[in-house]
Amino acid sequence: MLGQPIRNRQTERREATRREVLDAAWAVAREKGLAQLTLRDVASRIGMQAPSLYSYFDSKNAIYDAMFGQAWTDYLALVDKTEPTLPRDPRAALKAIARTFFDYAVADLARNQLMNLRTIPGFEPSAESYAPAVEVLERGRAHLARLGVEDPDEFDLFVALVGGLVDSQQANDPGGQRWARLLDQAMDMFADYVGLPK
Amino acid sequence: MLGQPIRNRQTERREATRREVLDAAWAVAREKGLAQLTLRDVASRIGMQAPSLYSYFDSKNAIYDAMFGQAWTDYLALVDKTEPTLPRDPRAALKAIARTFFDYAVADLARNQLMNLRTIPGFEPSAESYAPAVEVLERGRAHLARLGVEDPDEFDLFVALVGGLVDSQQANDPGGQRWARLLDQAMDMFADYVGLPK
DNA sequence: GTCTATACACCGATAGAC
DNA sequence: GTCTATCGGTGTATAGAC
Repeated sequence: MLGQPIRNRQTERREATRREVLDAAWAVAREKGLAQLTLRDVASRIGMQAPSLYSYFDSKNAIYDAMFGQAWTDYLALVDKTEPTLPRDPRAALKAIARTFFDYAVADLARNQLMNLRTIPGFEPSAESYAPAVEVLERGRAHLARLGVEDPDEFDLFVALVGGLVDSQQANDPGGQRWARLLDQAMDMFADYVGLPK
Repeated sequence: MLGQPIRNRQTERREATRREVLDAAWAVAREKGLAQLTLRDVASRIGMQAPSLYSYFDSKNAIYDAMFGQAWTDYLALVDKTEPTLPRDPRAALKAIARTFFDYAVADLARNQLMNLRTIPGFEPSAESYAPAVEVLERGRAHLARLGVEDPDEFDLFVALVGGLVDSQQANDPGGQRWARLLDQAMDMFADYVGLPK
């Protein structure tokens, strides 16, 4: 994909500043909302003028793109960490997978908007930033197959079900538990339907 | 709520122009996207200057608000029309209700974004525009109760399930059938879980 | 009452000096 | 690499013509 990473003081300084910009962008997004993020806010937070950001990112959407990739990469790391600890029982494993995703999504409204909703007008993730999202989905598909859910339609249904619970929770009861409470029931419903053992 | 409606040539002319503005707004939203709607675009489409719109709406968000109310009122009318034609069989009725909502949501991307997603930064529907949405939900709750689904948790699950299918369809396969195909299966899964007769 | 003309403050983005 | 200055475009407000 990318060539050999160049390691020297210049590129390291540059990467450090890029991270600084992204950290500031996340902070602004969480405080004011993802769509209310402005380059002037991000820049001023790290003592820069807005146009200076263009030395590190090609556009505002490039910043969103990097945030998108970062969020999915972080979640992929979380999946890596939790996958070995999943219960052996298929139903329990299914619930744990769904809960991990649900909690991650609900924990940060701005992040979830970026990752899972198409809420930023004109923003489409680049192939590079989309890669970890695809990888997460592929891991999920493979894992559910190992649990006995092999039909692609059933996996699509699983995705829609968990996503619907997340969206309902965020949209209709932010900060509450109204749909979070229903996640295990929903997983039992799904497990019954696909014929997982009780 | 509102006082006696005043009927005279002036207010009728005014209402007609308000409708003209809204029609133009819908057209722009469908062509360029909901968030890309600009007052200048809306105005020029009906031969006005942008500031003239303020004679009819207090702000851009007031236009969104009127569109929101209009969309839910239209859907409520559709529910009114289709409710008497629903099958007697609970499962078939459940599928028909879900299908009506799904098709309406998927038919118009911009409209669905406005009705069901929180995609416009800073827009919150007014109580007046929200009323038909509440009424639709209440109708659904009552109807499902008549079918035998009386637990509020189960209704919340139903809402999340149908909503998740809509969102997955729009986000991951716009214009396609990948999740639309799964709607009946999903309803069977739900019906099994809540114990509707086969 | 209705619409035009004009203006303001803010946005993302670019050009060019240093 | 960072700055200042500036551009075109946005929502919004208001003065004033008709």
